[in-house]
Amino acid sequence: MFGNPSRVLSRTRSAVDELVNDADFNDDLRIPSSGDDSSTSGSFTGQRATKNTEIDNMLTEPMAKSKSHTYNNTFISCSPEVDVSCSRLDSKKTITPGNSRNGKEHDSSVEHFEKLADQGNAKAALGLLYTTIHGSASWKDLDFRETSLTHHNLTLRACKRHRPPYHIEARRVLLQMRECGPSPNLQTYHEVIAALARAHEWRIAERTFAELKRDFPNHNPTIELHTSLISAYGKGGQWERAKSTFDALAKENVTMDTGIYNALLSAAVGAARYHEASIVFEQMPKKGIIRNVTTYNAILTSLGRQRRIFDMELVHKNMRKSYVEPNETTLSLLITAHGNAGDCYRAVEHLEEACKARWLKKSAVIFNSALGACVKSGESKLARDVLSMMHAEGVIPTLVTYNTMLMSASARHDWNQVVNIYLELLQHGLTPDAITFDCICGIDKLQSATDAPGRALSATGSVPNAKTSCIRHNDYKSAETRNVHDKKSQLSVGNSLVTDLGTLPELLRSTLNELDMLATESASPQKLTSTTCHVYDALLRALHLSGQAAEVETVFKAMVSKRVCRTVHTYNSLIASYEVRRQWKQAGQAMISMQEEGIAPDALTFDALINVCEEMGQWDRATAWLEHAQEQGHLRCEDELGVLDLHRIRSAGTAQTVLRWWLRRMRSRALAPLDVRAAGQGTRIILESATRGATVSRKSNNVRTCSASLSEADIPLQIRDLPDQIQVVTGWGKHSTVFGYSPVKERVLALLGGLNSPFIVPEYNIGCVVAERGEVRAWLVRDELLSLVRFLGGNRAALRRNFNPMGVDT
DNA sequence: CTAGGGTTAG
Repeated sequence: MFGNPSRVLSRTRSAVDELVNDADFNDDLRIPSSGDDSSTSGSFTGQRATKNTEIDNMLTEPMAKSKSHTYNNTFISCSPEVDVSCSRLDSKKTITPGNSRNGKEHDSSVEHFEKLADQGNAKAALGLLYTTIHGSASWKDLDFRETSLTHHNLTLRACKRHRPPYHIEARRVLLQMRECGPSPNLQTYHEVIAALARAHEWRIAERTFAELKRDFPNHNPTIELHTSLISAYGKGGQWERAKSTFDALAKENVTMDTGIYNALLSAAVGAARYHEASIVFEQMPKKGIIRNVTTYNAILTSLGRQRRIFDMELVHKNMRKSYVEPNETTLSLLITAHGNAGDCYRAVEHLEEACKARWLKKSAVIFNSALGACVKSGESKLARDVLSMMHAEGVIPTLVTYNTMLMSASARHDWNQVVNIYLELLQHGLTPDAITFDCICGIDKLQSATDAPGRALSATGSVPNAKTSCIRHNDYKSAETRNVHDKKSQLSVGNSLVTDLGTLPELLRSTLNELDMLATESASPQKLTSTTCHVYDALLRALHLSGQAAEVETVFKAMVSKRVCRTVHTYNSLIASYEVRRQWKQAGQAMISMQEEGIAPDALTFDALINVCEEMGQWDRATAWLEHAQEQGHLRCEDELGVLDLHRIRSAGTAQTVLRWWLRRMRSRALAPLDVRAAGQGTRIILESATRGATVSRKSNNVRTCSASLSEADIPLQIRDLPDQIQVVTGWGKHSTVFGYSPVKERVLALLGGLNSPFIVPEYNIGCVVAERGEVRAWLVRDELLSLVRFLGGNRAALRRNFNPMGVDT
């Protein structure tokens, strides 16, 4: 269905025709990027510890002093005006009930909100909510207030149904309601907690739950509310919290249902506690709880992660015996599992079975699963069959479908086909994502598996200390690499890999030429620009990966002069090319330019920039960019107090910056008890009230979790005590290009070792380092005093070396 | 209310 490779040009033409004819092309509704919602999301770890009152404000203030410009038309950014209306209503004299609005009007507005809530149209609902509030002068009208509450709750439901980042808005609406009315009820809280759960924001969900208990002390939250809380914990990987919430409820003799068991089950699966997952699954029938499709899907996910394909088939049979009908998810799970096990034929059998079942709703997902299975096994013929089945069922290919196809073509080094598929993707109005560019240039896992041992040798040969593993010159033309050139498609260069992409760059260049010619002929050339832009992005990525860093900059400049629009991918390639060339100044300048253009940087952008700054000895700059990134919700590695997770950090330099940032904060925390005693007042009040709250709740309810969640939520993160064990998660290095070697892990071990830290690699998990709280505190405080002595002694170099014993400029 | 898979990378 993707046509044949020789028709690149004609395909381009047809793509162009479609663009010109279709006015709606690429005019998709773009959701505001999650990069802007930082001020209220996450664990606030990015915020500097200043005054405690400020910290508290960050958590409770309804109006974020945010620079959020993406929400321009929504309720929230208009909230200052709402505020005005609130204060106005206070000074207003009572309006006689009934004379302001009639019932009919209320009903129709509620209907409108209901519709938006069902559609999950959060933006429209928020806008409507704002106009409704703003237009009303009848806040003392009881009837209206009641309706307004309904409006608010329905808006929150819209936020919940919509994908994140609208959970931020939900939380803000709640805070707004508390301040200006209408007063939130149980349902309000439920909607907000559910929205936060969906967004994996367990910490804010927990806090909201605590607030609910505070606001409704005589009301026991429903089982559904607890289910939402457990779900939030589960999605945040907080198994222990999920479990104790569940156990606490069980102790109170509350009747449990399938829903809460399912939430608990998926919390176990999400936290990779597979043993606990099977215990929960086994317990359900014993406790008289009925298993449904969701239950089975959860346990299948668990088995799938454990690569237990045989057990999965068994569970599948059992569920049929129990008359639980599988759904699309069930079959997708099975198909993917067979794909991972290398049995794409069995995968396709399941797909055929699904197609036979007429009643079963089939989306692109199930076909994508089967397609992925075929591509993993290198069965392109079978992959084509899957595509025909998809077509026959009338299912439209998605971006994932195209990404998978691209993977398959690039694995075969069929660059013509790669360009073909890419153009078709663009022709269908899809916007490529970061994965697309990886798939375009992606190197086949099958082949790399065969020459991995050779690469591993060349990479581990370089000693991973700061001096040798910092970015080197691009010496990929060296004799050593040329000799092995025909054997490998990927070559190790310093610590970056150069990929042989064959004719791909040239093909992309000639495609650009064709597009350029078409643009001059076309009546409306601007419609071509998005296609042109994406092809440029692909070219930049290909150039970067094939080691042509200088060419990346040249092509980027061409884009600017030709006024081709840029994307985050454009700048990611550009900054990555500066990273390779060790040009931290240019990288920083590129970051500034993209922000001026209104393009939100992502984690990859920040990682590349921070890495090059750190490795070039620009530590203050690296730290400043890190804090900048964290303000925007990226590179937040401390999701739990005392646990630093470097899992998702790509480069060693960035890991070093994060580690230093974390140790500095830890050090000020280690010194915190002194501060609390000295600076008293505000801090002391917070602490005292939190402790009181904890004791009260402990008395009224001897369940440990509730008191824990209350007191923890009420003490700002910055002055809470550290846990018994401090941990840095370094990851296993499993997914590193070279098996068993992780630059991040090596760097962390070298740094902590060089600093004489008490951290050690425990036997039970080689993917982390741990130390006792007391030892860490002693180490950090001792270090603090030593630095002070050195500082007073005028030893500037020593002070600067603090936490960076092996940095490049020592 | 609860489940939500699949593609890349790490």
